[in-house]
Amino acid sequence: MATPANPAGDGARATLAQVAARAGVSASTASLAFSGAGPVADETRERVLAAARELDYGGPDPRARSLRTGRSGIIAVVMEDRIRVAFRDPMVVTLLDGIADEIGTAGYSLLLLTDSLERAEGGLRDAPMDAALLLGCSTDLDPAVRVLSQRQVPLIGVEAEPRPGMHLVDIDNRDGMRAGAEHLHDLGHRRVAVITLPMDREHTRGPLTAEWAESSVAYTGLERLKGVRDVFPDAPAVVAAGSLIEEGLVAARALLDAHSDLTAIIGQSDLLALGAIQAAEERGLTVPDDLSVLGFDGARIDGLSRHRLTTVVQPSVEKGRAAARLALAALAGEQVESVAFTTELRLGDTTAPPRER
Amino acid sequence: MATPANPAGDGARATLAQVAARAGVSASTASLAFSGAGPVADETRERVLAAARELDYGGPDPRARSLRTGRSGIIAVVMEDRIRVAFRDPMVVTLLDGIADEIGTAGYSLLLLTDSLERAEGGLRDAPMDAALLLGCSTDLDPAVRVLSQRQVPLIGVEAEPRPGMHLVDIDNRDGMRAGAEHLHDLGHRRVAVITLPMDREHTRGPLTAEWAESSVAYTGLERLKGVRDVFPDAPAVVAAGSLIEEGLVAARALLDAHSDLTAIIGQSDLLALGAIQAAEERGLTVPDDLSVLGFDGARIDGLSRHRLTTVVQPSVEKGRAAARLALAALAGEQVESVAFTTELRLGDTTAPPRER
DNA sequence: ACCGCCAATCGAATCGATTCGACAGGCGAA
DNA sequence: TTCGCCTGTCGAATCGATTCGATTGGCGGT
Repeated sequence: MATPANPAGDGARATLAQVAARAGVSASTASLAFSGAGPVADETRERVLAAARELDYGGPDPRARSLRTGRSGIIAVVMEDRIRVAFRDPMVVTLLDGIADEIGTAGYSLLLLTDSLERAEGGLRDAPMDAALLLGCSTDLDPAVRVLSQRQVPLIGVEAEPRPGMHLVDIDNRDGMRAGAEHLHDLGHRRVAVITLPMDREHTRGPLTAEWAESSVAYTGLERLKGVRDVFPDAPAVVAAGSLIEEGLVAARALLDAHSDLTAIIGQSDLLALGAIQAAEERGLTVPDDLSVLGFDGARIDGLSRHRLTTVVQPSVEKGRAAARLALAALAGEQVESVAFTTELRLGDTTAPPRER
Repeated sequence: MATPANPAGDGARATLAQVAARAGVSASTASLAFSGAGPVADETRERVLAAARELDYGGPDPRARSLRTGRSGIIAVVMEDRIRVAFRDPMVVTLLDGIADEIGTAGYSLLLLTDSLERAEGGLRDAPMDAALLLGCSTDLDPAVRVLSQRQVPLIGVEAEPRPGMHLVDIDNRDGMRAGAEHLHDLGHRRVAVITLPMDREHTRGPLTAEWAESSVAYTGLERLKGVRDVFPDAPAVVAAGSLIEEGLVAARALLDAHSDLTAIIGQSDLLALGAIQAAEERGLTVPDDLSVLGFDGARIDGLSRHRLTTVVQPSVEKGRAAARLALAALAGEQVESVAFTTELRLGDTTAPPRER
């Protein structure tokens, strides 16, 4: 038992052929015994499994199997940020959870990739995968799309700008944000500002310029911005460098400095909104009496604030599941249709009528 | 350009052989032209690349390549929890970040696996991987270890109990925790309780029993517990169901109920400690005057608390990097030695001498 | 008694690359 | 001039499985 009898000496893993030989059957039969496809006599199967045990054979080599079958059992998730950054966003985490859950039960595993193509090797270009999910939450995925579609990998975009050959999972960013803005408008707010998600690949901070507002790289951020501007056409906006509390804080400070008469701030994500609340409190402003704050996402964030944020809730786990299901459907050769979810405004205690001045 | 000339009709991806044929060279030469290994005349390479472009060939198939070379370019990370749970722990995220960074620059990608072996297919058993990192933060990894070592995959354990054939990256959990406990002792504390990490696979909550304290599945939690008990041999302990703020809150409530004379609570992670702070505040206790709280990890947690937690800091990103480097070294056939990091006590404002009673 | 069918097994082709050894030709050194 | 070496290219073997079609033997139906 200590040293399994290995014809090739030890160190080398046994092959199916060796197992078959030892069991006195052909490789084809041994393969059937392992995979369960095709009829095999119980007694034969037992003999094969016994031989495998004796040789310490752990089952067919995934590499060979995947060459032959054309399937690797891997679904890739392509993100733009490095892990440390991306995973601080609860939306990304819940999305991934939904994805992992769904593909896991289907027998697939999850490969985590970033879309940097600079590296000569590794990554997008030559990782094995059966399908790819692109999390295009903010910036440019075009190069990744090009490489992967050349490799004929089915592509699912999550909140990404529509592209030929890519199926989509989306939410009604614009409508949802508009509903939120209307809520503020109904309360009487007129001087409202926005903190947006990053607008370019470099994640540059700063006031939103017309150039950015016309660019097309930041799909989600732009859609949500449109939603606000549908109600408040002139709302000033500051671009954050990421969906993070600190970024919301920095951006909100800038907004409060530049526009002393603001009565409400809209964060394009809950984390940004929480940063805005911090900025307000920092200056002695009470939320919601002195400043209303609205978020987007509906993230459940650990006792992070004494407030219940008023926010536009999106079904993030479901989004992940749906994306995974689209990928699985594409792999099964089924007709794939894009999916769109709807958001819902959840009232908390961070919005109220503006204080009379 | 729209429809690349594909001899096999479209839909089917071109193969290296087809590209070679079109370029008028042999498959071997075409391979060399792509991989850069071996001498190829510039003019020939150009011809090959041109042919590839014409056929819309995106480079060698990873599956075939990995069968031939025996390398898949994938390093797996095996966690015990589902993503949503695991990724709420900042330590896991930073660890992963370190890992991803290091293996990424080496041209490898990261496969995320959970250690559930229940599923018949997919996952540990047949995902392709060149090495595996086991995050054994708390519970039982034995079955996973068995499967993977049978597959001859180099194994690196991060804070896992030593096992034959597995290299380790560890920190001085016991010493570090002892240093923290000594700090409390020096301040004058005598009645100290602990909130521990999960102690079994099922993540059962409840007071720590002798049975648990002798079990061997929860390596990290037990080591840290020993560190405390080196100083406070009788310190009562409650087991949390996860490294989460809510869990710390629940556990601390139980501790405060059961031991009204406590002057300090030690959380085995920062999140647990933060939960303890919340529990204290909930009862009108002031931290650190009425209750000192000590954490472990040194997580940077977004403005989550008004306190700067006194905690035992571990180099979590470095731990990830080190684990990744061990894996890469093992793949390079180098001699691999286990690595141990040391922790450092960082004083914040959550510990103080106990209030006189 | 014969035919057809099904279960069980096997042989051989195949998936798409990499790589080793061989070979041809050109060049410099002795 | 000749020998050896280096460069560029090719053919063939190989990685380890899966799978298709063929083969064999046993069995029930008529």
